[in-house]
Amino acid sequence: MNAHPVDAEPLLTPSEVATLFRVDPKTVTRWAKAGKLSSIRTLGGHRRYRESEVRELLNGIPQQRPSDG
Amino acid sequence: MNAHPVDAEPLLTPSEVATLFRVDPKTVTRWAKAGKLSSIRTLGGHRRYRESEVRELLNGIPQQRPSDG
DNA sequence: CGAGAGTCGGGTAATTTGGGGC
DNA sequence: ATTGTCCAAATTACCCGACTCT
Repeated sequence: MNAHPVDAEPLLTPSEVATLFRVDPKTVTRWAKAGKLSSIRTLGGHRRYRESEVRELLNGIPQQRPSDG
Repeated sequence: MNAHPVDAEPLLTPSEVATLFRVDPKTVTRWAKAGKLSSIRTLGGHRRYRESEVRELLNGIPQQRPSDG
């Protein structure tokens, strides 16, 4: 039962981010610890990552245009 | 389980690509530097290659090969 | 509460990086 | 011009036990 129209940003789990980068979930944790990636923590201490943040990192630059010189 | 619909592209490690081409990982890195192969970098600086990209190169270019000569 | 999967944290081996020389 | 190999440093992957999440 979760239906609250609040500004909830799409979050990803360490495993999800790890799959996107083809690395281990542990490595993603290292990035968060290194401050290379923004991390949101659950009340239990687990980390969660912003999908938009990861997307930008994957592409290097989010604003990529096809007709860009 | 997590239910996060994220479309992740199959990525390969330098070692995997090197094995497919029967060359050294170092050589694969040279190809990436030469722009002959697209590369995605992890936050740590390591490179990841697209499986589809490598497959195309291995097959010559086409993505599918219904018949082999 | 009970059960399964995922994540955390620490430590060590393997892999990858970048440059130089043949 | 391209590939394989050497050196040192950095990053990543795997192992174990305990906790958290659904």
